[in-house]
Amino acid sequence: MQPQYPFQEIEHATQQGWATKQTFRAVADSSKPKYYCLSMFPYPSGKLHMGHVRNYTIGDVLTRYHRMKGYNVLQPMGWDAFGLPAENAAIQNKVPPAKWTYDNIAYMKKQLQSLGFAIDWSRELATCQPEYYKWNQWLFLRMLEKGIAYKKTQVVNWDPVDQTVLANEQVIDGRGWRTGALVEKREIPGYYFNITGYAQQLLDDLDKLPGWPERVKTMQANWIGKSTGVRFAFTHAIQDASGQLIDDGKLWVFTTRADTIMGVTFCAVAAEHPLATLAAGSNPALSAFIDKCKQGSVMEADMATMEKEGMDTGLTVTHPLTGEQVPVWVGNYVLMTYGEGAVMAVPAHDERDFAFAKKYHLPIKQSVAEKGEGGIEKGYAIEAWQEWYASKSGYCCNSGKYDGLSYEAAVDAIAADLHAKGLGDKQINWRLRDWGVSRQRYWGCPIPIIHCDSCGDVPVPDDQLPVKLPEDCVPDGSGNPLNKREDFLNCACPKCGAPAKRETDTMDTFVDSSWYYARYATSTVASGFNPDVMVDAETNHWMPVDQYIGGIEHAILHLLYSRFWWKVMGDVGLLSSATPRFARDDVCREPFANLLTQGMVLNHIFSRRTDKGGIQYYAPEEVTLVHDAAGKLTGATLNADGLPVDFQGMGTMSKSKRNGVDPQALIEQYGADTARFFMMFAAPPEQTLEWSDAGVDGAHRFLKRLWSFAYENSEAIKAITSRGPVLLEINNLSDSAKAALRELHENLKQANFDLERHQFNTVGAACMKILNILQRINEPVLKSGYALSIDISPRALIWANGLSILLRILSPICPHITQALWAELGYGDDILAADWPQPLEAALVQDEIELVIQVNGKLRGSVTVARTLEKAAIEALALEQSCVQKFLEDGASVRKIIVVPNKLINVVVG
RNA sequence: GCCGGGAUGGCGGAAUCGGUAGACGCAGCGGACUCAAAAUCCGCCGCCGCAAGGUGUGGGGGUUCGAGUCCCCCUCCCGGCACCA
Repeated sequence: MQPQYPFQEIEHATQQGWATKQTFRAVADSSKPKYYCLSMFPYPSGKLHMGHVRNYTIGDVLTRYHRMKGYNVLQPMGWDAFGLPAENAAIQNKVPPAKWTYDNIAYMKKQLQSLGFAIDWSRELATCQPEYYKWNQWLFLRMLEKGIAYKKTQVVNWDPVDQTVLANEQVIDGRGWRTGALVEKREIPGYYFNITGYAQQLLDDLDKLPGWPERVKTMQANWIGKSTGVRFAFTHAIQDASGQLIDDGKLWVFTTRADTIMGVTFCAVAAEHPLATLAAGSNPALSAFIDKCKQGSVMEADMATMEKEGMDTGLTVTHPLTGEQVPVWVGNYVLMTYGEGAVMAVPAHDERDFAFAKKYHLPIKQSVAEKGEGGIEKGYAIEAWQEWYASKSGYCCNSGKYDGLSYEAAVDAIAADLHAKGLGDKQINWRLRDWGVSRQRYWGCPIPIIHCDSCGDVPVPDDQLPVKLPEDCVPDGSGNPLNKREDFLNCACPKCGAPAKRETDTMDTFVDSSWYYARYATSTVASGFNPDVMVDAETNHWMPVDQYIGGIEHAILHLLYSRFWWKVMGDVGLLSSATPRFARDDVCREPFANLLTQGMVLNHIFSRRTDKGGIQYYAPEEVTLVHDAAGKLTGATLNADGLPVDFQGMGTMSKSKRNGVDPQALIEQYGADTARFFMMFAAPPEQTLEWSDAGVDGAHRFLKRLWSFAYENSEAIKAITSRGPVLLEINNLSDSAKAALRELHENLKQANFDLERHQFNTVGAACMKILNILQRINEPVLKSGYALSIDISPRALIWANGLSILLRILSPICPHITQALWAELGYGDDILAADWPQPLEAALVQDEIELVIQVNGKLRGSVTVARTLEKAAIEALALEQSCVQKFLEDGASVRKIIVVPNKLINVVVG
């Protein structure tokens, strides 16, 4: 054994040992409870960053902990390999996305392996492999057959200069990131998944997930957003150029506030609405306004924060209940693709409509009143918006026959009247929209459709799957290179055999990540996963995932899409045919039983605007920070030119913002165990973490201290471990030794509690405390007059016991050093095979307890009493204390004494 | 803007059910060892104060014998907002 902590040597040797013995190969074993632990797979961006280290260490700690507790564990890993950054890299470096991606995977895999994760690498997958995405295509076709997938128009960001569709990320202040051109909203056809058809299930099943954080379930429920409202029509006789009634003379709208219908003073329609198009034909100003509305991004955050603008069409429609003529406006905040593309406006009771009406001097008509203090009706003034104007707790006013009705009663009555006229009905509305999956990009899974002039859109037959993506294209920013690939494009129509063209859109990468967890669990053959089916009986053994771990940023989209996809897999019969368990009604059809949402690892973001209006990001190590007088960070200068850069605040580590911190230097300088310990010790897993390497030294120092302690006492400890189990005779221990042993086991108890609640930072603290205790133990540890019958150091008995606990509870976090010491000190060959330690109840018993004394809730002293002392005696004892008597001198009397058992006494005087 | 979360010493954080605020570390300061440095070890360390004591968990209010913890209002920060993944 070496005196210095040889981390490189032991980490290499330990990892070698695991690889040779295939220690982490997951083999289904029904004799044990199974534990499928899954961390969200990474996008292969190039290098790992600290967020990955955090995520995967959390997963590894849980995997190893459960393995030692006797579970049959599976921890796989793979690559979310399709996506935009590969295309961006291609534009920049002229490297094909496939090569870039596979190179990154190779490098990042090495990094992951050097961290010593207990991963079954035989189940590795990458979503860009045809063997994987074949099943995306296969299920897409099943969804098409069942009507779950369908085609309609979508709105995209269009760069008029590059003639290409932009991702939201590529739109900066309404302009294209490369060209600086004003982005336009453009309508193009695309495929959708009918996730709204599953909205009720997705909402209901949240209740079947007790192992999910409440906040994630709340976010999902709000996102799904079930509301009951009324869909109704304003009537009109407006005709298009050919004399046809537009939309059969009905302007449909949806509202959750039908009770305010008598307060409608105008309607607003989207720029693309037929009524807007018609009015623009004879109104150049309106036509120009509509063109302006079509500029800007399609992001909801932009829509919500932009200035609300509108213009009168000059058209009017008829209010279905009052018969009044209501003007129709075009509003830049109304989107054609959401709802009906038109809304009723009630400025008196909707904040957005109120602001709009004030701006354009439209009438504001109060139709709901509310009573305030003393039952007096609150006054309505149009000067300024008041919070209560939008309240649903009032009653109708200025609404004719509906006056006095509550929200619910008014909605019911109004819906009934609209129904009677054939102009409307109650309708359940979801905030959730159908999932648009078409992407006009190259580096993704091809959508398996063939376009034939005579047969239309024809699905690719199953036996022609997968539709393989050519891997040698190099995107240049001017659209999808597949459109220029004749060998990909040209094919025969599967129906009529005539020459036809392949669909060149690829799937949203959220499709890839919606089922990878199931593929990992599928049985493997020598060449990889079962090539004949999407999932099979082995999936039945491992699913659902027992613990899913990933960033909180995935709380809504990825998790919702995965839940949806898993339900669809069930509904197309995949799970019930392959896996009888899922055919049962009592099985919760949810893919992730327990969810741990890891907090983001943040770092500084620095950027500069480019001359074309784009953004260039700079890594934190490329800049020098500038602080104001108070020490607050205000900006930075670029080291290369000394000129200022913008400080954009703290944000998630990402390749695109260039603020990721590569763990490589840390691993090389301190070792994997230090990196892992440091990340776990820094904060509890769910908490956001601002990156700082302050404290790495402390983590490393602890491991060095552990190693030296073991080295210095190895002979004494081996003398004990070589004898097999030796009983600790607690009654023979000296008081100080007994106290040390008690502290030891209290820390073990706390560590077990903390592991169960996933608070790994305090598990690390417990390990440090245990080492501190062991180092503090001094002779004598036996009561005077007692001796051990065997020839060993009595002190070493406690060391051996304490160290065996410390090594085991530390091993999930630091698996290398603990394995090395476990074997070296003679505890056993493999720490993973050791039993998980449990505290010794006898060691925890405490005869005397310190009680805190408070006077009026303030700490004034303490007394030490026998654990069994009666409450009355405790009260009497407390009153005797000088720290209490002091407060009774001026004739004040004791009003109350509160005794909290084993904790404190509060004497209330006055 | 909307939805969700967060704020505790110079820093990361602890405090499990409303009961001793600051565990365990980092940084800092003092000391030992050393020719010296590193490493290591020992001690101190919220703020004000010589002390007694006072004060203190983003800010303001409330409930309670007692509030970091519960309630109301506000500020700032982070995540998401459907084509970043």
